[in-house]
Amino acid sequence: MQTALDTVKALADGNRMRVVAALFEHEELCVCQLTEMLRISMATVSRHMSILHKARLVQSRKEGRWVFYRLGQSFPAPVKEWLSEVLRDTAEITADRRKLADMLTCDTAEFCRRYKQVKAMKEEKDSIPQEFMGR
Amino acid sequence: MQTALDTVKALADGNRMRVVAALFEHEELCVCQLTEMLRISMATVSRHMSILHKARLVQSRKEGRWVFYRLGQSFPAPVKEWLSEVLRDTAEITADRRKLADMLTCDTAEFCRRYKQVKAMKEEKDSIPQEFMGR
DNA sequence: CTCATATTTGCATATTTATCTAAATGACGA
DNA sequence: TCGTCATTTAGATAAATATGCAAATATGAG
Repeated sequence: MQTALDTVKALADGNRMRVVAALFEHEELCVCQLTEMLRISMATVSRHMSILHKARLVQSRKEGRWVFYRLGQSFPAPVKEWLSEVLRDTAEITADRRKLADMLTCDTAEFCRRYKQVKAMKEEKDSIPQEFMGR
Repeated sequence: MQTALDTVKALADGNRMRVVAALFEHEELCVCQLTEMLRISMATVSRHMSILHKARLVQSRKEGRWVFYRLGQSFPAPVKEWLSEVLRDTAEITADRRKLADMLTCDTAEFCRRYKQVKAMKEEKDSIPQEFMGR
């Protein structure tokens, strides 16, 4: 039972579910792209990916400094079918799809190289509505 | 996404997974039967069933003092297929299958009536190997 | 080699979750 | 009605999990 339980537990988190949904639609994504998509610290993303990896839901490939993740061979097909169906049109996944589309207008390597600047830009943009975020 | 996440979270616990597996093989089971199967407090079983119910994975039917649970209509079919396949021959589920078979030699109502005595017997039996459990 | 960068890991913290005991609820039976 | 029994809910506690910051790794670039 432990294997099935590990699989389900690995999926039982909103951020990991978003990652998996993203990997349904993108052959592979690197940690910095996922970090940008989830908007949480890279360390946390790395931990999430480690959990998905241990559960064999994703595989990793190292290319230089970057680590790319893709769906694992042993991702249970029925679960994939069900999840991709039920997640397809949800608000969060739709928003992520859009974010990724924006990110991928430049190629991955370029994105990763420009990551810090992009991040800085985003943070600057995010800082504008501070005035609305009081409370 | 929340709906799918609730579904997965509801399944992401060993005891709840065992309950679900049991309901794959038995039309319906009552709380005291599940309590006997899981060997945890009835209060906890009740909470677990409440979580499964909120996620729409089980339905309940009240008959007098007893509450019977069965798989919900909206239990995702692909998930059911996958889980029943991968859980079928695992140690825990096999053990539970046996326990339930033993329990169901007498009918449900009778079992529920005799629950306390059965439990007392079991506890007595369990107390014997205490000597082996030191450590 | 040294520096910068992408990722991972260690540690601390906050949140969530599982669990128990005890009390409350609801229903049957005498 | 009263007591008993099956279940649920409340409250407390312990364990698991998610998260961030800072430090450690690993790799490419100069």
